[in-house]
Amino acid sequence: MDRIKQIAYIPLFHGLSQEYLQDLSTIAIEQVVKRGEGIFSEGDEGKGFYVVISGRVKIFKLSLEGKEQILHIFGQGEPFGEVPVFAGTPFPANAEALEKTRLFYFPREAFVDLIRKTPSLALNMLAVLSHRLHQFTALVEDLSLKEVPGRLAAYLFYLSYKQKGNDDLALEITKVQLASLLGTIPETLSRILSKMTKEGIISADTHGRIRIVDRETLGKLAQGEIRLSQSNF
Amino acid sequence: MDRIKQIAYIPLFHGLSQEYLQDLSTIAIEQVVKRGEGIFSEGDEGKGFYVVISGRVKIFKLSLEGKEQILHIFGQGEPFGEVPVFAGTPFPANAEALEKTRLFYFPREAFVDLIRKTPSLALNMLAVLSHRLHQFTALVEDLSLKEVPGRLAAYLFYLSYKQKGNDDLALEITKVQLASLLGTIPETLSRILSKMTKEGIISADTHGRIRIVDRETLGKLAQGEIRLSQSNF
DNA sequence: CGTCGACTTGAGTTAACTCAAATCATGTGG
DNA sequence: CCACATGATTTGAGTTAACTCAAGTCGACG
Repeated sequence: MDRIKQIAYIPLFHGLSQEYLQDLSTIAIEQVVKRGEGIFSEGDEGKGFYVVISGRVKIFKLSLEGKEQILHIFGQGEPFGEVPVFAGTPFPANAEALEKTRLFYFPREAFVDLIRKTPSLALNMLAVLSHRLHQFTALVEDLSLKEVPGRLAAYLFYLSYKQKGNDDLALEITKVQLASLLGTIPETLSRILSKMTKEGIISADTHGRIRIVDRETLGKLAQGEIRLSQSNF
Repeated sequence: MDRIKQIAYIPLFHGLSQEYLQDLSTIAIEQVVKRGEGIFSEGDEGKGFYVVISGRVKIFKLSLEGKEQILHIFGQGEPFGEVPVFAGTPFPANAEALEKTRLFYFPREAFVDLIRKTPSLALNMLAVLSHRLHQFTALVEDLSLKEVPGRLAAYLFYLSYKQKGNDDLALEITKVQLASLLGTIPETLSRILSKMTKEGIISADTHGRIRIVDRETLGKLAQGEIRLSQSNF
């Protein structure tokens, strides 16, 4: 495939001249990782960052007891691992492929040079990091101020939004991973899904498909206006 | 006081030429807020960002029930509220002065223009945002993977580091605020402090002063290697 | 067809929360 | 300088959301 076209497709690089896209394609290093394979680990020195060309990657933290908290799941066109490039610190988390994934790796020096020459690239990168900060504030809010049913409801809204506002959702990830993304464990997630089904808020079909039945109640749950547990009627 | 000197003091602007510092001092708008006064609210449109000249500001989220989660506390020389400038979205959280605070406000347009002309400013800002992302990963890790005693222990280490590695710490904030920063409530924090004192890990003096007595045990707590509760001896 | 991971359900435990109340600290108006 | 008001802090008692541990069922793949 045409490397330059693949690079031009990456939102981070929108607005760059053909010449700079050419430069990028020169410095980019292609890498393919298998499902379950690690890309980097927390504490590793970061000498460059990555962009997902195809496949999916999870960024996560681990506790000593082995509990995992997923921070992000990145797919096609999304960059990750930029923090060490600009902060000069090691990777603050781990990265692992959720499926067979193709990546471009951009070494730090060449990339920073390009940023120096290209204000629009700098602004694009600032926009990416700002957006990521925004996502983190939402994650912290979820973890600290919402209960698990609220986080799940918020996630379902996010999924629905991402999937053209549809009521019929494809989970895209396993429930084990979803639990880790929501800061809980599979058992708890399972119980809450069945409770939401019993209360007629969703209908959990088979094979990671979920249908939103009562969007209004789901919204109130996501906002923390109501709770699940006992009587909700 | 000399505005240019105050602006030159801000780490974000290190490395800028005198000319650009002059430009910045032209576009900066000074603002003074009283203790407890709000600076912006979540959802507000952001047309610029702020830098603390003196005083302190908390950035926080609120739940419907009124529980607060502090995301950051910023002091002298630190910028905040940049996300809307680069992402074009509303403020994702609230900002309020913890004490009488002097700020510089930098309107978006003029600042973005300056970034376009000044690669080192762009890189400085990228470093600031990257550092902030790093802090958020730590916060998420704390909230999701550690118990409150571990978060407190990690915070005490951070404080000790910030205060020249001293064992004798000044809290700088009230315990109500510390609880909100750690994602818990004052009652819980109070109980844990007294438990840590009983176990000889710290000695909680009066007036927001804490002395680290057993640094090693505190470290194991922060890493989640041990727990407080029952027998720890 | 057997293994492994995903998923579910039951039973018991617990860290942290809510609610209530008392004490202490600070500061202001008179 | 004193009395009260307000907020910070602590302690007790009870509740609970979510966790751990255990045991299965289900489904996909080699």
